[in-house]
Amino acid sequence: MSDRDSSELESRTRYDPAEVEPRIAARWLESGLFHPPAEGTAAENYSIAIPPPNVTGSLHMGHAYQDAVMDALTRRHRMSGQRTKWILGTDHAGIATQTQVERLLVSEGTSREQIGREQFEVRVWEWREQYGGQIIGQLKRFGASCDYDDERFTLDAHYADAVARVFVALYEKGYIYRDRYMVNWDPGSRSAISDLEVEEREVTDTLFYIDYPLANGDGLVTVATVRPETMLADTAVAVNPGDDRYRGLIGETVILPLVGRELTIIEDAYVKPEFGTGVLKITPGHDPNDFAIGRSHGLDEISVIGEDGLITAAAPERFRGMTAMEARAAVVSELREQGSIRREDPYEHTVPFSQRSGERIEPLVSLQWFMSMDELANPAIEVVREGRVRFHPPSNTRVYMDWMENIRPWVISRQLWWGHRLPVWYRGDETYVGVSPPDGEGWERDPDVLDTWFSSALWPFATLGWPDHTPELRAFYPTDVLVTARDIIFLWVARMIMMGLEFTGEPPFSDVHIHAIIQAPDGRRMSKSLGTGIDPLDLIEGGPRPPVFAEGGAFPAYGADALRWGLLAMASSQDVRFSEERIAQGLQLTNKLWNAARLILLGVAPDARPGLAPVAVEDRWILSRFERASNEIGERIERYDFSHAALALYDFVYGELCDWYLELVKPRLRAGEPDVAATLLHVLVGTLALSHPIIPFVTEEIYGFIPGAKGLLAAGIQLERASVDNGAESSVGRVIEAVQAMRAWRDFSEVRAGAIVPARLGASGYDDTREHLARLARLSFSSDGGDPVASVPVPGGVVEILPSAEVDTGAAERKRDTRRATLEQEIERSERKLANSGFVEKAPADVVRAEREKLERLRAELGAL
RNA sequence: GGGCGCGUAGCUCAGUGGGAGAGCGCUCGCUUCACACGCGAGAGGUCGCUGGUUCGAGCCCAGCCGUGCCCACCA
Repeated sequence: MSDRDSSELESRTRYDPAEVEPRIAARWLESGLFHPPAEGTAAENYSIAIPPPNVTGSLHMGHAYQDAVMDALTRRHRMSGQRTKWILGTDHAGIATQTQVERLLVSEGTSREQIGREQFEVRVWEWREQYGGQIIGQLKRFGASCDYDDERFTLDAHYADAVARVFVALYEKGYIYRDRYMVNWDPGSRSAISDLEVEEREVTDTLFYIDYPLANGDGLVTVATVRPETMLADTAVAVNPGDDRYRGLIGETVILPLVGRELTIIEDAYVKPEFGTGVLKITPGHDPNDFAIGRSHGLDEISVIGEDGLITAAAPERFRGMTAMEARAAVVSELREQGSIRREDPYEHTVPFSQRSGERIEPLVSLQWFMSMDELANPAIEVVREGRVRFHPPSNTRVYMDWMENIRPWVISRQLWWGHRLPVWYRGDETYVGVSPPDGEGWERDPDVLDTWFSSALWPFATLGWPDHTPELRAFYPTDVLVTARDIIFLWVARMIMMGLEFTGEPPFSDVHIHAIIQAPDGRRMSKSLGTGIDPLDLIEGGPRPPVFAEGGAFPAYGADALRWGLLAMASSQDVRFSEERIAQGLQLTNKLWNAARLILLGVAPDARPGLAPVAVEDRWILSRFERASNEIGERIERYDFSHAALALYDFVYGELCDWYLELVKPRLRAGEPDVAATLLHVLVGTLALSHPIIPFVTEEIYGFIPGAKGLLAAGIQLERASVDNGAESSVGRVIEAVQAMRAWRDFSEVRAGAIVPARLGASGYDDTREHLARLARLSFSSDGGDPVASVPVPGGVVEILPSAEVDTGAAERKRDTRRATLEQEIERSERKLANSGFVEKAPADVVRAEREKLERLRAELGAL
C-alpha cells in the first residue's frame, strides 16, 4: 500500500457511498468486464435476460429489487470464472409509450389524428431519444452488471425482422388467423386488448327488470339486466331447459320493446333459473356470454355500440350518436314511460376495466387477428411437467399449469400506431402475409400493430440475433434463469416458453425465480398514481422522503449497496412491506466493512500479503467460521434465498469478524505479527469476494487497497480454502460465552466500565484463551487472594471475583440472589421434565442426555453460590 | 367461486417438533487509539383464536377470525 493510500484510509473514517459509487461504476464500465466474448456454449456460460423495462420509463422499486437479485446471480457466476452475460435492453411498450406521447400532443393543443400517423411516429421516436437513456443510466448507477455494450430495443430493425418472421411462420402454420370475434374493447386506448390486460373492479350498478311482451299477446316475460342500452341489440331471450315456469314458452316469440324486433325464446343450460326472473336477454354483440350462446344457436350479432363508443345505425334512429351512457338514460326513460320497468335494484358486482386506460371495457364483436394457443401450450406444459423448466418457489408451477391448461386464443392486433406493424397486406378480397411487401400494385398494409407482449415473447433469443445462427445465440441461449414478479407469469413468462420452444426447440431458461413484491410501508401497492411510490434513486443519492412515510424530511444518501442489501434482506415471503430500517442497516454494514478494512489495512506491514497461516486458536476459528458462512451464503444464493443470504452475511461480518475476531487479534496486530496479518488479509479478501455480489461497490473499493491486489474484484479472485475446525470453534465459542457472562455481571454489579477487576479463573478449557478472557472482560487473573466476593458461572466452571475497591459487594450480592432464583426455577423445570416417563422413554437419547447434563450443571452452579 | 400468501417484541421481519430471535425504536453504561452511521449490557412477546395429534407444538392437522394478492363468463 502506498503512502497516499495510507493517508487516504486514515482520513476516510466513514464510508461515503455518494463519493465512492459513481467512481467505481465508471471503472467497471471501462473495464469491458460486463461484455463477455461470444464464445463457448450456453451450457458452460451463464446468462440472464433482463425483463426489458419500458424504454421511456424510470427505475422503480420493483426494478431495483429485481436487479439486485439478477446482479447477485450474475456477479457470482462471473466471479467463478464463467463467461457471463446479462442481456440488456428496453421495450417499446406500445400502449404505455403511445399514451405518454398522446398526452404531450394534447398539451400542445393537437392530437395524433391531427398530425397523422407518419408524423406521430416521428414524435414517438423523438420522445424515445429524449427519455430512452434514462433507465439505462440508472441501471449503471445502481451497479447492475449488464452488458451495456450490447443494448437491444424491441423495435430495432433486426428485432423487428424476427417478429415479422415469427408472425409469418405462425400464420403459415394456421395458428394466426383473422376473425370477427368478441374482444375486450378499451375505449380509452381505442383498441382491442387481451384478457390479461383487463382487471375486474367492484361497482354498484342498477339491476333493471324489464317486461318483454309475448308476440301472441298472451302475457309477457321479464328479463333482468344491468345494461339496458344493450337491449337494442338483443337477438333472443333464453331460459333454462329445466325451468318448469317457462317450459311452455320455448320457441315462442317476444317483442323487443323500443325496437319492435321479434325475438325467439330459446333454451340454454347457461341460464341460471334462480337469478333474477330466470329469463336472460341475449345480446351476442355486447356480452361475452351471450356471444357464446349466440354462436351456438346461430343468432344474429348486432352491434349497436361502435368502436367510437357511440350508438350505431343498427339502433333505432333516435338513439344514434348517443354515448352508451346517454343511450342508457334514454332507454330507461322511455321504458319507464311505457311502464315496462317492473323493478330496479341496486346491484353490486365486478365489471372489467382496462388496466391501461382505466376505462370500463366495452365487449364488442370486432375483426381482429388472433393466435390459437393450444398447439404452442402443449410442449410448454410438457417442459414444466418434466422439470426442464423449474419455478422457484415451486408453488408457482401450479399457477402456470392451471392457466396453460385452460389457455384461450390471444387477440394480437392492436389499433395503435406505435409498435410492430402487422406484416399483412390487403387488395380487395386478397390477403398477403409476408416479411416483405408483396409485389404488384394496389396493396394496402394492415394499419394495426402487434400486442407488445408478442415481441416480448421473443426476448431471450431475438436479442441474441435470432433467426441468424449467431455466435451470441450459441454462447448464451438458452439463458439460465428468468427473474420476475408473479404478475407477468402469463403475460410474459408463459409466452416466452411457448415461443422459445416453437422457434428454437429449447425452453428459453431452465429456472424461473418468482420474487417478492415490495409494498409501500403502509401495505398498499407501491405506485406512482397512488402516491405510494418510492424512487430508488432518492434512497441511493438522498432525496425527499415521500408522503407514505410519516416522518417526512429527506433520505440520507444510503448508496446502492445499502439499497441492494436492504431490499434483499427484507424480501422473503411473496409480499413484503418496504422498510427503510433495512436500508439503513445496509448502510451500517457497508460502513462496518469499510472500517474493519481500515483497521486491518492500516495495521498490517506494507509487505504483508493474504495467506493461510493460522497460528492462534482464534485464527483457526475465524477461518472455520468464514468457511461455514461462505458455504451457507453460496447455497442460499444458488437457491434464490436472497434474504437469508443477506442476513447471514451481516451476521458473519458483525457477529464474528468484527465483534470477535478483530477484537481478539488487536494486540497481535499492533505487535506487528506477520502471521496474523496474513490471516487478517486472507479473511478480509475472502469476505470481500463473498459479499461482492450483494454489495459490489464497497467491496470493490476496499479491494483496491489490498496490498498486492490486481485488477477488479468483480472479475473474481483465487482464494485458498481453509477447512472447518470444530476444536477451534468450541474453544473460541467458550471464551465468547465467558466474556459475555462477565460483561453482564459487571454491568449488573455496577462495576465501573473501565476498571480492571482482580479475579481467579476456576474453570477449565481456557488454556488457549485465558488472556483473551482477561482482556475482553477487563479482569486481572491471579492465583491467590482471599475469599471471593462473587462467583460468576462461565462454561467449564466459574470466575471468582476477588475483593477490590471496584466491586460493590452489595450489588454483587443482589446479583447472586437473582441468579439463585433463576437457577432454582430452571432446576425445577428440568427435574419435572426428566421425571416425565414419556419424555425419558420416547425422546431421542441425545436430547435426554443433554437435559441431564444441563440439570447437573445447574445444580453445580447453585451449589457454588 | 378457485388458488397462493401472511398474522411472532412498539415497528419491519427471521424462526417448520426439544428451553422464543434480528434490525430499528426504548433503558442503562461507555469520547476503549477501525467505525458515535460506534461499543457493551438490558427491558420488552399467554407466537391471531379454538380444538386435535405428540412425552413435548410458534412449528404438524382441522375449524374459525383478520389481512394481502392472483385467477374466474352468473345477466
